[in-house]
Amino acid sequence: MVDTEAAPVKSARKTAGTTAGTTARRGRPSQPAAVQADLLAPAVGTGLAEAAGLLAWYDRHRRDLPWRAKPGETADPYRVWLSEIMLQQTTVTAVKPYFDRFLQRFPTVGDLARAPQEAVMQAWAGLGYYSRARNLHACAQMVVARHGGHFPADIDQLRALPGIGAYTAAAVGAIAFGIPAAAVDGNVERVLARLYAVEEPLPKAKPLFHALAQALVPSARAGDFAQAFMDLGATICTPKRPACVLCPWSAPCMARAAGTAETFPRKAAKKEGTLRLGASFVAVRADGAVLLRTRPPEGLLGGMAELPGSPWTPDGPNGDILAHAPLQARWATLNGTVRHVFTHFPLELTVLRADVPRKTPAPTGMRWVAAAELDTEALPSLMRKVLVKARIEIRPV
DNA sequence: AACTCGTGGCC
DNA sequence: TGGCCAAGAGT
Repeated sequence: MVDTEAAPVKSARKTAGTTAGTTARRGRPSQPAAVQADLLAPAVGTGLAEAAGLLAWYDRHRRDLPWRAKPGETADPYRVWLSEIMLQQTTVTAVKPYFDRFLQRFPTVGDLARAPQEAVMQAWAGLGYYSRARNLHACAQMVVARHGGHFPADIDQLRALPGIGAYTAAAVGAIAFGIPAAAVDGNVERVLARLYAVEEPLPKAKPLFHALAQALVPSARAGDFAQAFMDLGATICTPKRPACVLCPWSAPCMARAAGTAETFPRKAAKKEGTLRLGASFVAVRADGAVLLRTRPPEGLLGGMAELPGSPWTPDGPNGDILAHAPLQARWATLNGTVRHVFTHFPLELTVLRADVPRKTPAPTGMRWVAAAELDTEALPSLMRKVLVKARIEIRPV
C-alpha cells in the first residue's frame, strides 16, 4: 500500500494545480486527462485501473444483446446507431422490443430515410423523448443524402448528425468503427466517480469524467472497451449495492477502499417541478371511433397524437371546464384522475367522456379514428392512460 | 448554463 | 408509494 491517505478528486483544476512539474505541458486546464491518470495512479491502492483488466472481464461476462455483434463479428453501424439512440436515457429492457420492431419495419438506414415520419413516430410511440424519433428520421435522411447511405467513420462527422451528441458519436465511432473515443454515459460516470472518489458533483464534473475516461481508452478493441465500461456499470458497479467483490477494478477503486462506493457519484440537488392540471375529452362516436388531434411538431410530446383538452397549467382549467370541450355533447366527468409524471413536472388530468351520434363531424384540426385503428396512432403512454380511464380498449405497448 | 424532454421498473 | 434511475441531446 503506497498511500492510504490518497486525496479524492475534487476538481480537475485544483488537483492538477497541485502537481509540480506538470504545468508546463499541461496546456489548458480543461484538458487534464493524462495529468489526472498519472497523478492518481500510484495513490489508488494495490492496482492501476487499466483497459486490459476490464477487457478480460468483458470477454467472460459480456451481455448478449440484440444489437451487439458476436465476438469476432463486425458491428453493423446502422444497428449500433439505432440502438444507441434508443438507449439514450432508456433501459435495455424497454428498448429490446422496439429495436426488434424497428429492424423489421426499417431493415436499412435507407428504408428508414424513405419512410413517412408518421410511420416512424408510430413505431416509436411509448418509448418517450420523441425528439429522438424526429432526429432519428432526419439523421437517416442525412446519412443517405450526404454520406451515400453509410455512417461516417469519423467522430466529428457523426457528432454533426441530428440526435448524435458527444456520447453517441463516441459510442458509434468506437463500437462500429473501432475509433478510440471515450463514450461517457451515466454508467461510466458512476464507475469513474467511484474509481477516483470524485467529490465534484454532476453535472459540473462532466469534463473531468470525459478526461478520466479518455485516458483509459486503449488503442485496440476500443468498441469492446466502450461496451465493457457500460456493462460494468450496468451489472457490477450499480447505483445501489454495487457488487464490488466481482469487480475487475476493485483493487484500484478508491471508493471501494473507503467503503463509500454507494455514495458516488455526487450530484447537485435538482428542483422539483410544480403540479400541472388539465382536462382531456374523450368523444366516442356511435360506431366506436374516437376524436383525436396531433400535437404541434415541437415541444412536449411533439408530433404525437392526443385527446383534445385544455392546456396544462398550475391553476388548471379555470372555471368552466367545458369551455375546452372540442364539441358540444353531454360530457360526463369520470371518477378519479389520470396522473402522469414527466421529467420536469407531474401532471393530473381530469377525463371527460361523451357518446355522440355517428354523423358528428370532426372539428377543425381533429379527426375521428376508428377503434381498430387506434393501434396505428402515435399515442404516447399518457394518452393511453386517458383512453383506459374512459374505458376505450387499446392494446398496451 | 440551466431547462426541456417520457416512460416504466425498482426498492 | 414515491423518489430514483436508465447507453443524453438540443437549446
